[in-house]
Amino acid sequence: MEWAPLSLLEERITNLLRGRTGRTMKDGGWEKRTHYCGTLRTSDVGREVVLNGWVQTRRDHGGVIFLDLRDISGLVQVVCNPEVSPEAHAAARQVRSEYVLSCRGVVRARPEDSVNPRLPTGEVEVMAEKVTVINSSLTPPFEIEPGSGVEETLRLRYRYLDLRRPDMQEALLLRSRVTQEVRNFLISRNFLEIETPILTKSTPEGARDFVAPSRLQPGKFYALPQSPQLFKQLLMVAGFDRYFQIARCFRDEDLRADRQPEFTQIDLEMSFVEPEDVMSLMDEMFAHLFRSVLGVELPVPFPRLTWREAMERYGTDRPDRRWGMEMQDYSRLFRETEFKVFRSALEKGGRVRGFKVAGMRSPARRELDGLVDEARRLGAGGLVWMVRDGEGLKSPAAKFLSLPETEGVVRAAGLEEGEVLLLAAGGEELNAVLSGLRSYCAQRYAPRPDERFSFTWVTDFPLFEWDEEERRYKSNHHPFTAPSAGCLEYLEERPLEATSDSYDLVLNGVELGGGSIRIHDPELQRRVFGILGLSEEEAAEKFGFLLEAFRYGPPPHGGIAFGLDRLVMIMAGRESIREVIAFPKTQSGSDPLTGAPDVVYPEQLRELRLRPI
RNA sequence: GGAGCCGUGGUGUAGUCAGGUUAACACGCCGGCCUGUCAAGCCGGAGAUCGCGGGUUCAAAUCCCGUCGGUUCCGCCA
Repeated sequence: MEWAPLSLLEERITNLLRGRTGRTMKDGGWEKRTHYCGTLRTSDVGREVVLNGWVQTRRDHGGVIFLDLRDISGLVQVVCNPEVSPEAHAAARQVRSEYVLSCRGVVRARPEDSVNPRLPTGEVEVMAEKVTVINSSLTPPFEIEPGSGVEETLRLRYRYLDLRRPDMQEALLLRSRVTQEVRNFLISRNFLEIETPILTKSTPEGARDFVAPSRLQPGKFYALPQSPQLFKQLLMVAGFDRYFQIARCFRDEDLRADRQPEFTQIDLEMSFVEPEDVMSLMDEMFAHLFRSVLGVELPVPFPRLTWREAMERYGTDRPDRRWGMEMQDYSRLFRETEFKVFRSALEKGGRVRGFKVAGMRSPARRELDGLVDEARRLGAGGLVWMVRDGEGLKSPAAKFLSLPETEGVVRAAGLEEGEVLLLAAGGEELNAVLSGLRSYCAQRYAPRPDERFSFTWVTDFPLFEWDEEERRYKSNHHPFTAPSAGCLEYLEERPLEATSDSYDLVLNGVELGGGSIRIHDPELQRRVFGILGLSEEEAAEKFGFLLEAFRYGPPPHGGIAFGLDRLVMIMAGRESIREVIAFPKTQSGSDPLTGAPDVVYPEQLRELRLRPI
């Protein structure tokens, strides 16, 4: 990251200032800018300009003093020469890093041998006539410069300084552009942006709620929304046809690099649609977004996998398909094997599955041992590696394998000399092991993929999953997800076999978001609640308002929601959503800047009729 | 709830494994010199009870126990 101009803003700033005269304006002792620092070019030579900004660096040569003045658009060098303006030079002597200045001067071409090719403004400089200190600054606790080698707590404690760095400014500019283009696109497709409550009602299912006590009704609580799900469905009942919102959501769960307690969703819902309508529109939206914001053409439509296929081929419902390394089932080859590990797994109804490691050729024993260790760490009983070695295979299992088995493996996997196949035997738990190993291999061995952004739809998720702890079925997505049409007959009999009209969008192995067609038939909704173990009374108590609304002519509808933070994180090439959120929280949910969360005054508790336990 | 890693002048790190002089280096900061630098340069200076508490030891940044904070992951969470 350099002090390049923020290309995202460049055009906007240029337009803003076009047509302005070069004259400066007085306003209470400091002069308002006529130009942004980072926009000055040789075409401005000869102009008198006024700049407002922060001192990035000061280089004092005893005679001449150079100031790099920074604003949102970038840097420009201001030259304070005592022979040109003794006043400006005298003022510049007092100046320190991060002082806020107003500088008036004339743009001139730099002497040829002092052009700075590393700066967009490097061909010009401003000869200062007047330098006004608008505000001084303490020495900042860390240096305001590209890159962020500073401890994160300190950055967060002084976030307003951290946000002065170009990395952060660029990330937040990108974020602003993304939300702007989402709005542009959706509004052009007849979506209405409608806000929904932040103080709302707690709902069962899903994540732990954040809760806000009610003063007017002591002992009662609002919950902050985990998503605007129910409201957007009510908006469909209301006939708005197409809704969207850049919505803040709250979930009181443990944090991760890609999870904050409050986060932002691009949330939308449409009436009279099938999955196809939603997915193809979203293909268009992302194509528009990446084209307009990043100048990247995405190949659309995005490829699709059913959940079943994804699990079979990648062992996960959010595959990063840039790495190849698809899994195959090799069970057929080992039906009669003497190799006990495989045979006993097969006899128990398990399978032998595995994949060829991309980018690994004739590895050292140490690397293979590393793979086995990783497999164990992921919970596998073991891992069998096989390396093509001439006509045969090098493998710990080699001596137990027959010639047809060996040949079969080589053929089925298309193993070439020195290539490595990993095999594991077992049941469904293999998915976690193999997909974990696949990521491990991707990071370590696979060649860098050509594709920067790899989107995949994953569809037809199971409707329910079994919660062992609570001994009941739970919704895989949420309780309003419509079962696939073909599953309606056996919902109650074989719930785990039922799939739903659902779809997730995966980008580079990150779950960007997901949605579904919703149930619009109150009777079917009741059946699903029944399977979830929600009694008529509970359902009425929790979602009665929705069920009631559904008695007044709900349209078929469906929608989707995307994690804006994750999207921007990937577009900006960052490793954590904290890097694309202006004021994020630490892993323990605190904000070192404000000190939140904090105790409140006893009076506040008394007013709410609350007492700590 | 669990596991790993990190915590040393303002900042980033070295030193910790193998305890032992005055805790080192770079950046920043302060002062001086310096009219073309842009990682300015040169000279000088200040600045750290090594996250906190306890223990072992003649001696602890270093070893042990606990604790706090940060971070990554599992659980949890769409």
